[in-house]
Amino acid sequence: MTILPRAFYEQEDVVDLARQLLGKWLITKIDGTLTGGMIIETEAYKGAEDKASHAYGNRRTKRTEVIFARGGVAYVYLCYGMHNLFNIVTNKQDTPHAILIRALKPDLGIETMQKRRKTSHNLTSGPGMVCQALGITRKENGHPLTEAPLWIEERGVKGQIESSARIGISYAREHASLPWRFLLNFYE
DNA sequence: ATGTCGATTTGCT
DNA sequence: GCAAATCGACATA
Repeated sequence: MTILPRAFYEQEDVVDLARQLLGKWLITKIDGTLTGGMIIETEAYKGAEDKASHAYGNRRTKRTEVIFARGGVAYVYLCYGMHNLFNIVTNKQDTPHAILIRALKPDLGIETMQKRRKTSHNLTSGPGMVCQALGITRKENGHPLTEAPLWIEERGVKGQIESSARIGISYAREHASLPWRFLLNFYE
């Protein structure tokens, strides 16, 4: 298991990168406790040219600023007034591409994740749940993903990849049907 | 200053 | 299947 280097996130093709992230491990270490699991669902957001992206048309605001950073940092924002959503910023400085992590196969620190989620099932099967289970909040916005308390590891997992349209972005009109959501069918 | 709305989750019908 | 919960960002004035 090795922590993914900065260069991984600086690749130019955000859609392909969303595919590559499947099978990687998202991990947090908070108060000495490891929590996390394998990434099994992602969505690519292609910045300036993507109506579904917060950075569509290179829109720079206080919230979107971190998406314009050099690839390899976290973009965490509040959705529907109550859920933190975790994204990975990619590409070079000033190219605001990002990848939403929608689901994990939970593995590390199950008990802690159950406690945070206040349930023993469906621990990390949606973007809001992933953040709640791993303890990711807007405090982690801008955090480099190459170091604690929040990072991503390669563990050599392979599987079959499936793609479909992105979720919850009907407002993005013609961009809503692009097959930029990816799911991993893995083998135990 | 004010109004609209969201990259969701949950629980109830 | 449907709607409430809940608040900050953003747009408009």
